[in-house]
Amino acid sequence: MQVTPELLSAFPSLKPLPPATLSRLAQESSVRKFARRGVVLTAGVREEFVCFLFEGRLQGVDFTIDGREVGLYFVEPGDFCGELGMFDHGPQPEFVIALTAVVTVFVPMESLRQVTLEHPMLLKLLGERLAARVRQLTRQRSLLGLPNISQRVCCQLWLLVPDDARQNLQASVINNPPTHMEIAIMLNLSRETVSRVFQILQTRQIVRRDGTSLLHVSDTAALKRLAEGKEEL
Amino acid sequence: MQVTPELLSAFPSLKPLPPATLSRLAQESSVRKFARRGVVLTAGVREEFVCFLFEGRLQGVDFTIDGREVGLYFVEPGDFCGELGMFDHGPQPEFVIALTAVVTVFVPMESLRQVTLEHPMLLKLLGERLAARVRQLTRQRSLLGLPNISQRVCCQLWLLVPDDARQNLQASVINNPPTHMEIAIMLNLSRETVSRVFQILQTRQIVRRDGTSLLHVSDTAALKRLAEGKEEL
DNA sequence: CTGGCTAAGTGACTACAATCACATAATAAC
DNA sequence: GTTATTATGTGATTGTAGTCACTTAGCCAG
Repeated sequence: MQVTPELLSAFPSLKPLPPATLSRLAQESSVRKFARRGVVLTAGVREEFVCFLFEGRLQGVDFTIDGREVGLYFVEPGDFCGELGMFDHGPQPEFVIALTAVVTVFVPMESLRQVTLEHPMLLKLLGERLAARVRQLTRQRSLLGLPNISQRVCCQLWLLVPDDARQNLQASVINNPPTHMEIAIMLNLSRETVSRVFQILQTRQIVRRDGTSLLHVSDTAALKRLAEGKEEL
Repeated sequence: MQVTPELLSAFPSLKPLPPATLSRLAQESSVRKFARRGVVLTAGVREEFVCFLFEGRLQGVDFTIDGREVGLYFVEPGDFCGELGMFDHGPQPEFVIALTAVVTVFVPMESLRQVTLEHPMLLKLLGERLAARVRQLTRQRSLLGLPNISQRVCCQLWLLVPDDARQNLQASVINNPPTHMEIAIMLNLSRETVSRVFQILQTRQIVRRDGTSLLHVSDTAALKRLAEGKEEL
């Protein structure tokens, strides 16, 4: 499907580029839609595209030697993934799966590399992005160190709360929340355990489900306290 | 202490730089030695140096909210750490601790940034290095997904085996191996559990201790099979 | 509206690693 | 050489999350 420069400029990382560059990139890019569960990027393959997420939620997943699924990170709209090859021409290290129906824009790596030559700014941006990824992986790893299981779940949930609500501790909504299973593999837990934690959070009226696509966070302050371990579940 | 250009060229990442550049960098750099347990980089601080490791072994560590220690990665001689700020000017995300007495070279970030302007090659190299770090963090995360504890320990041990021995499955030696505790925090295990796994590995004559500073890997093939889950301990 | 399917809730049971509490060994410090 | 300190080894006990085996709910397609 055709990509317009306007679509590309919806992404914070591309927005600063001049219109001419955006037009050129747009011509070489394509919109790709995936159904829930669709494989967006394949591990071990030299994917020659960077995948920008327009709508929906993605999850980076890997598999252990014995076939167990491991959740690595979530990708939110406006962000991108699969950019590692931009730096080292290596293969994509992990799978990226669509958690919901998604709309993505695939931009060829080679075109992006061309653009970085003309616009070092983009290179800088990519570097910052990669640094952010390292910081996020590090944070996620620390999370796994928590011996208290409910705290782990609450921390993960906390990371899914929109920024503004995190600031003001207002009630908020998480759109298309991951399933219990998807959370479980991120946290090295079983699906049942995550389910039991949610059960407690719901009876305590800290969160409330509203269909599959909405999770209301009613008591943001309580969630924060639980995430920080200041309160036990 | 004074740094010579020769010392700097011992690092694969700096070796390709022209002698004049190396001399300039050498003048601005300093050798710093740390005792075992010394704090090489501090979390949360904007460290204005990239730390190149000449001798010994470092460990990146973080702490969970409840104070539990979490091991993130090991740094081997020839490699460097603390480079994240080069990309985003952000604070150092984790502590870096000396596992043995170490000799490091601290190169000011600002000098390195200057060099990247003249030598895009270095920029490319730094990018590749950061990408490698992401790959390593990802691999380490997958490791934690392993439900079998001894496999986890064997995998980690396998990563410490020198490259050439990994290829040829020859007997080899791990210098200054991490303590059981240091391995434990990398793998989300208790010290005792690691100790028990080592006990089995030793009675099976797969590894052999030789003082504090040497760990002989006698049966590399068996270690590999255990790491891959092809054999149970 | 009715299957078919995926997600989520729940009890019972169990395995297994954490914890505790030491003993012992190996280094480092004096 | 002797003491202090840190690393390691080991048994006993316990808590807790995983697993199994279902049930129930929610969603979508026809």
